[in-house]
Amino acid sequence: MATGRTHRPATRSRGIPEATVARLPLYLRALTALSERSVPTVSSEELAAAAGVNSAKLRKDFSYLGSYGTRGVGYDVEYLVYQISRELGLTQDWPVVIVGIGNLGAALANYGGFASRGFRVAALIDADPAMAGKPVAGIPVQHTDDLEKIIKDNGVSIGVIATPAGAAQQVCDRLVAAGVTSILNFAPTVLAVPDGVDVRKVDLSIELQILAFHEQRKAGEEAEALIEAEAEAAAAKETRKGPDGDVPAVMPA
Amino acid sequence: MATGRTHRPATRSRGIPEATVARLPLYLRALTALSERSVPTVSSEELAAAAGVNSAKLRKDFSYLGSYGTRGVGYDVEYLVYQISRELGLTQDWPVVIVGIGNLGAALANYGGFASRGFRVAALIDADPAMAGKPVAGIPVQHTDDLEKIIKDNGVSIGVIATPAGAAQQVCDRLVAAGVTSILNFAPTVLAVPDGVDVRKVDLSIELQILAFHEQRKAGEEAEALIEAEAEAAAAKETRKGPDGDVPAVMPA
DNA sequence: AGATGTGAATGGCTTCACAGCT
DNA sequence: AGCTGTGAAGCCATTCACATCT
Repeated sequence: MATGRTHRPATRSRGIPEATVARLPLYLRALTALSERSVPTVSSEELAAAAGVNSAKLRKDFSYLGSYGTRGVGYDVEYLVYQISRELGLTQDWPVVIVGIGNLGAALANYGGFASRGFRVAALIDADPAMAGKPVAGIPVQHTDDLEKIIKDNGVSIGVIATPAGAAQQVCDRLVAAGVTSILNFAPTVLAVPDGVDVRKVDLSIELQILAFHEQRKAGEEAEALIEAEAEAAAAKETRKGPDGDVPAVMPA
Repeated sequence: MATGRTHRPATRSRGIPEATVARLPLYLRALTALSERSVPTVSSEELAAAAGVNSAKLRKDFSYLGSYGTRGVGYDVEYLVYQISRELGLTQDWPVVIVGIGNLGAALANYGGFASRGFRVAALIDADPAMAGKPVAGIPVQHTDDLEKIIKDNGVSIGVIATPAGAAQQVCDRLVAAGVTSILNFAPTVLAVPDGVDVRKVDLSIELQILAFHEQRKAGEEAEALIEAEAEAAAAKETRKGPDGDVPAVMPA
């Protein structure tokens, strides 16, 4: 096929949808649990339930990887574990550095889930000279001054930023300049990076805010059933036309 | 018009897309920063850049909230901060409990981003009797035995689970039974909850795995330019037909 | 002139439903 | 008989492009 060079010609082969990639770790986790219980095969229905998705989605996801199941039977657990691990790149070792060893950085350093999945905490880095040399999770903290050398000596391509917001962009720039091309950002800031560098962010406060939104809605809907009026004239259609203007977005429950 | 009770009659009013809700906290953060610098107004272009999205998306997002801008000028920063806060439900106080005060739980308790956004850590709960009474982030840790009472006394509707995976479902069940209807889960498990309860999960290891996938692809693409062969026959089309079987996940571009 | 607000077009993801294989 | 793999349909989100307002 040697699919030429034109506009990414529907190659498919490598075209695994981002949404699917994001679920592969979920499947992998569920499969690992089955594997530990020595379950030999699993149906899409069962595995989907364990991973918290529906079975059609799971089958579609797997179809992007190839035909790894057996009709009438299901999927071979060990085989799937291997295929998904390989697809995710977990059959190789990924040295990771964590920058910013405060509460969160320490929590990350101690987090067991990394080591078990091909990730290795290669170094801990902090700007506070007082921390230098102190071991956290058995690994001595090193000073930010040596960041570039640490990255290069360890062949690190994935960096975790757990610094305060103010320091994040600067740390990010240095990581990228030193050769890091994937960053997991815990600082509440938008990071600017050059093309070719991936950033994923985890923001605790954002997650809570999303929950608050839905929580507020629940309170509102409860009230709705009792009141059933008021929303009518809703009023003020002229000047400012927010969907419910000044009406308290919350109602006595 | 007292829109009866029929199939949610295209109400729109409350129909803010989930994707938009997930971005509101991002806009809010950017706006808060502008507000602190006393910037009075901002254009969709500027604000979008600060939030790391494109301006068309931002305008569309805001259009679901109402018409809060001024054509030819932009958005009033203070006014927007208020409107988004209200929409997200941040104008009220949300007492939160954190269950599982290990490294991560402690990091969360210490995280400043909560308090600043309407969230208040009402209690810390841990199963270890040795921790009971010990203050973390200035708040005394309480024992799991009292979980139900703590929830009820404080009117908590949002719970954060930072326990080991094995304990998470059990903690979740108790939280829900006690009246919690929104859960932020840091344990690497799929939680089963009844309808009406929202769960959001944060899984550090999953984020890293997604990065590893892309990282692996980058390595592949680099090689791609140099090799340009081999992937052709790709072979083994018969027995197992994974898109590229054992061939290194690389393709001539 | 300049920037918002929004229909229309596009693209991606999910769900359905069933053909096809074991 | 049972379960996978997948076209087709439907749904949601993003992007475009411009009418509309200040």
